[in-house]
Amino acid sequence: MILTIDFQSDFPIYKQIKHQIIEGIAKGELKPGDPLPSVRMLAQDLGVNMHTINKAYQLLKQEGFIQIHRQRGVVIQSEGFPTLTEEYLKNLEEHLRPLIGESICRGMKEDAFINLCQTIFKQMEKGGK
Amino acid sequence: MILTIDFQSDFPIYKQIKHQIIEGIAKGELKPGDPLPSVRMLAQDLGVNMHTINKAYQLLKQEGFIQIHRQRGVVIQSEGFPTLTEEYLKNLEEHLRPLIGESICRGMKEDAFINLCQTIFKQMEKGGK
Amino acid sequence: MILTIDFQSDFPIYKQIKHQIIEGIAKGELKPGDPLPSVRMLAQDLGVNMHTINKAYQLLKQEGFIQIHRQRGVVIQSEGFPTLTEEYLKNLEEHLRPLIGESICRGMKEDAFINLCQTIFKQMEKGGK
Amino acid sequence: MILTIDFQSDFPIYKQIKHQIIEGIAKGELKPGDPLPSVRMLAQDLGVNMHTINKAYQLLKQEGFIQIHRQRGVVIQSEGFPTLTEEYLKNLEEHLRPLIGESICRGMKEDAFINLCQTIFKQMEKGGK
DNA sequence: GTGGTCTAGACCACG
DNA sequence: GTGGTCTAGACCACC
Repeated sequence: MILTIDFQSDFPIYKQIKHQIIEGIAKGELKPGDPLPSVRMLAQDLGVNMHTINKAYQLLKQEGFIQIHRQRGVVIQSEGFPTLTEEYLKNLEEHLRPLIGESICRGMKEDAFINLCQTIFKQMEKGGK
Repeated sequence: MILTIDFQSDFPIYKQIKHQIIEGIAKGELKPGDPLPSVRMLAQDLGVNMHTINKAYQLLKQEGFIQIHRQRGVVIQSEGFPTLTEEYLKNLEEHLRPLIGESICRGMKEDAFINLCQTIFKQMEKGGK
Repeated sequence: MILTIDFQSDFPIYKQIKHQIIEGIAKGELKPGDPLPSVRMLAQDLGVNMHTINKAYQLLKQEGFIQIHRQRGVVIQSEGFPTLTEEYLKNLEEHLRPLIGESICRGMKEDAFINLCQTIFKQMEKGGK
Repeated sequence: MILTIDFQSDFPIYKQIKHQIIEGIAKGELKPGDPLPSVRMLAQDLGVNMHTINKAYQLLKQEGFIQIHRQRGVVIQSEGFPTLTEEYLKNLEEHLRPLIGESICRGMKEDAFINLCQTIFKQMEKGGK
């Protein structure tokens, strides 16, 4: 599992890290109980500040994707994984709506959009990049 | 066409305005040449800062969704509408990827995700809310 | 509403702030919609770092006690106040249990303990300190 | 007397151990003069670091709940048990106050809170878990 | 060694 | 002027 940062991205660094870890879980590269690098190690590897990593980890912990274990350090959640809550679905729609709106304006057909989604799904489920 | 602001949304106000105008175009409620309220008017109606409206309009202009004329005011683009550029597609995928990743983690099936997208598409194309 | 910090306390500063704001709400000194000082202002007033205040505010926001409003700044939650969840009760008992255990060992009678609780309740509900 | 550790608790391990031993005394499961396992044994049984157990024991000794003899090992205090000092009461109130504050905010009635305390008292005094 | 807390100072996005 | 993000460096609590 290799994390990469795009310092030009419009996503802040801590969100990029969060996204990539979640993506790793989706792909099955990270399984419940798997260890994550320590805050300091990862910070050094990525060349960013400790606190930035910490922020990503804290968010992932809050949302239930990881556990911050007193002994074992940081590991992927092994009990009570986050589920498809009402709230998440509302949030998901809220984020999808503007993407779909603009895509329609730019002449993208529904099929093309769905296709793109399916492609991304395949990438994740097959574990390919 | 009524704009509404959610002051607690994680989207900044200017983006909410931009999104809703683009959505209006997608739905066909706003057609090329249609006038938009002046910066001052809209700012007053929504109870937000003029700068905020201005920022939304400038962005929409830059991306080619509206035209700003000194005389006629602000109107929906009537020539050279934005298209499905390579760049937009890349950006779209970049935004879809984390949404899909998290949805998979939360146990959402591909079908359910596609369904949600289709529902939003229908809402936009039928002009319903 | 005056906040005070005890730099010798075994509670970290950000928790002291969080506690006092919640106490202010309990006492009715802070009502839904009431504004809280800005991060920087409060930091200056208390002589602590901005980030420490921010941490307290972020926690309060997460738990639903305050809203961080794009326009109005920080205000006491005015919709969907936190409730008595199963989870909170579990956490409450977890914290009460060691307090009660040690009190028993030190010879405190149940009545005396209950009395202390009631005294604190009265203080909060009457708004006195 | 079985000790259990929750590695995800917000209480550090050494405090969990301390709490459980005090609880054991409160319940009467541990009586003055009763032996406690050696640091090494307990560390092995719980799968935690020796230092951690040591810290818990040292604290319990300092506060007067246990005695540590070179020969006889660790035993529950048999003389000069801790009492209800002014200082302890102040500390107790300091810890109760935020719990009560938040409970009020979440709509818990005084009766319900008292009830919860009484329930915990009963559990301790009857020796049930 | 780990994460948790706090400080100080910087720049940016937002309004 | 607001909060959001990031950096750098410090000390402490925990294990």
